[in-house]
Amino acid sequence: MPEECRFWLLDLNYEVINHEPEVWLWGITDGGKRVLLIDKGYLPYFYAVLEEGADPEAVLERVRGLVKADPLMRSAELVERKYFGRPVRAIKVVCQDPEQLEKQAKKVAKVEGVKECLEDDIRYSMSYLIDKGLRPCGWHSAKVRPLEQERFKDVQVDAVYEVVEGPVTIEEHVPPELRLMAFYMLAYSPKGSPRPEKNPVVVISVMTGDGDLRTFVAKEGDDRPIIRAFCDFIRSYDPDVIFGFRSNDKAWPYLAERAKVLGLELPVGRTGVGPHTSVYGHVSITGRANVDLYDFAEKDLPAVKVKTLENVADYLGVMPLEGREVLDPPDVKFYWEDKSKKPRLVKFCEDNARCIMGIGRSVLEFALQLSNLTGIPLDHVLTAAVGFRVEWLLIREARKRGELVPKRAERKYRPYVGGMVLKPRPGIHEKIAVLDYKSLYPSIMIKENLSPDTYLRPEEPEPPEGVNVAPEVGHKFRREPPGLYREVLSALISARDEIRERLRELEPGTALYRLLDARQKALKVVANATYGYAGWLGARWYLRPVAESTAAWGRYVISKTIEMAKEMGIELIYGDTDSVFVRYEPEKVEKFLKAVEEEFGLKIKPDEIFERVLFTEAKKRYCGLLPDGRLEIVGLEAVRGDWSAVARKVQKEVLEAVLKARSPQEGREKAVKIVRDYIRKLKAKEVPYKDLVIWEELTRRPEEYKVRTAHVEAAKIMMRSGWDISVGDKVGYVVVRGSGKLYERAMPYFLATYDDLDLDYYVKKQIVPAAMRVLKVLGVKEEELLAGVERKGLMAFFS
DNA sequence: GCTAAGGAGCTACCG
DNA sequence: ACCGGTAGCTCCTTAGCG
Repeated sequence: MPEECRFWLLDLNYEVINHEPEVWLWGITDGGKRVLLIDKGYLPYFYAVLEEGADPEAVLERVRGLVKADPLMRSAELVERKYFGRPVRAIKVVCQDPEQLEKQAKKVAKVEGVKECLEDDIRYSMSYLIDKGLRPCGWHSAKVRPLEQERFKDVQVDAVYEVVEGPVTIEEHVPPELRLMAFYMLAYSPKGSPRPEKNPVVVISVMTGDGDLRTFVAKEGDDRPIIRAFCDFIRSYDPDVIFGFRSNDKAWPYLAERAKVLGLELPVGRTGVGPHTSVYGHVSITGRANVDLYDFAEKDLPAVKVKTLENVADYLGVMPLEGREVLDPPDVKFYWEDKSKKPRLVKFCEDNARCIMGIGRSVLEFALQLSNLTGIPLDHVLTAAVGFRVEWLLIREARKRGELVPKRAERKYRPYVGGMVLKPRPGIHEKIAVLDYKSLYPSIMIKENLSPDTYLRPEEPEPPEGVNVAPEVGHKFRREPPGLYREVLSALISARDEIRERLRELEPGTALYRLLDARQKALKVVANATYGYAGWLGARWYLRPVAESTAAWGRYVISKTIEMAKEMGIELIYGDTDSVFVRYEPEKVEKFLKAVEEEFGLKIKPDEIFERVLFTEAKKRYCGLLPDGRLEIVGLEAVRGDWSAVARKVQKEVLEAVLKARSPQEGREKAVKIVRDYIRKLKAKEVPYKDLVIWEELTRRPEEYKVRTAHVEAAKIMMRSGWDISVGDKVGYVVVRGSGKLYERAMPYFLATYDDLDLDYYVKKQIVPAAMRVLKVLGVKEEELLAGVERKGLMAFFS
């Protein structure tokens, strides 16, 4: 008798046994049991699109010939589908072995009368989820039958079932209690970065969701026992989620390679297998969700500029930077070799495991929601590039409406014009309202039905339902039926609006509030990425006219908005893409907002009302003072990661002084004093060394650069002394004394000392320019900042 | 051969 | 492996000079 199994989907994979596919669903039941459901009832397939004018029956016969000849092809039937919104006839070819699908599609594509094959490039397990309507991190129910076979006896679950019917989705959003685990590891090398071929792992710390901290320390550099103990611990604690930080590209690969060298297994998966690399470069651990929180930091935490574990933990309030000892790469060696310092090394590792657990806790809700929304499994939803988050949602919608999924293609880059940016009025302005169009681009795409499947090529006749014509660029889009983008975007936006409505009635901090808040954030992230997706060359549904028209309509709306403001006598200070900065006169602005909404049918609202705003001559850079006294700094050096902390701090303090002062003179005087004081402190070496480090990203391999620059030279020095640094890493360097170009004086920060520094560089090229950016507006001259400092500084230097 | 100007290369930001 | 628009730094080439 089949029984019912209700489960929450944590992870999935597939196995092919004698060319028979099985989908393995790893779940947690409402009773808290870990279960594995095996579904043998789903076959992979692809479509062969027919050439126009081909005789469907004849082509079908030819394809069936191939099917008959290949025991791994099951059936072929004629179907009606759509492709870019246009009806097409296709043959759905059902096969057996997912691994053979692309090969088989290639063969079928050569059949006379077949134009191309589609959807053979959709991963089998994803195809399964979509066709069954299942979502990771969601509840489902299936009719199942227990499976008690020899091959499952070592699988670490409470029960293994075979799916008899279903699964189907259950409308329930509260996740089960998940067993969480975080880990961090350190390896020892006498010189430079550790290499798994020769250098041992020396400390591994593990923190569980229950608050247990376990640390494994190698004795005499023999890491066999601790790697075993680590695996044993994972098997005994049996976590559902394993958090790490750079675990995808660092920790797991190191452990895996190290285990191989030592002839060890790394049986951390629920089937006893080791970690393995999978799509988007994430590491997969069968039956569990391996989550690398660095991926989250990279994509979803723009506020953290240098995404080290300690910075992310500090930013999220998990563990303040102040008061903790953070080790630089070379410290590991010295601390490990020095008996008296070893406890601090262990503490560092433990702190890191604790940080990772803390970050994991604050990120988990969002990750679960993003996974559930996009349909991408939890273990790689944070790893997948933003574009893929949109794409999987589109693929789901496409399948729902019989729209075939295009293949990725090589395309030529052709730029198009984007958003409109106004020149600001330089100076300090009082009482400025920032009026923002609410999700302008998504709203335009919905309103004008901009979508790859509604686009009408110039030579095509206009349909009876009419078209929307984009201003300036002239692209046409059918008014009906609703396009793919419209459907997906309006679902996202209305879901988000509903959730936000519900949130207003809820107590912040409650479990439901946090869940809904995470959901609404996930919805926002995906909606906001859709325009970018449309213009992305790598997108399956890339269509330049869609992106180009969206931007054109955006420019149209904003320029009309500006015109209207002018007509209504509203003073305009600045504007960028979807916002205008205007003098805040409540009645006028109120009237204006109403008029604008009426004109375009788009929602616009005052986002912020600044007491004061400072603009320089430059676009995209300003600082506003909010009523509660906080500063909103935009674009200026103070918010850029490639300036030293000392420059950023000086600029922040200068802005604060200037914007909060009772009079310009007062602000000016205070600010000048602040700058001089910083310069004095720097010359007296009272500014922390770390505040003088400049971080820049290595965006390509050093030899690929066309010019020599400081951070690349610093990276080369690191490499020469054995330190690993790879594309995408941030290089932290300081500028040391000496002659010649800047790039000749850049040193990795951990290979120099305070005494090596060129303090003059930090004064003239960091502190002064950052301060002057702001103070120039007030007519301050550079000499004022340097006046007196030189001598005083020198005296301090010699005394 | 030297130098100032302007373009190229580069990073990181804004929305 | 998301878009275009933008600022501002350093490097590097080169026109113009002597």
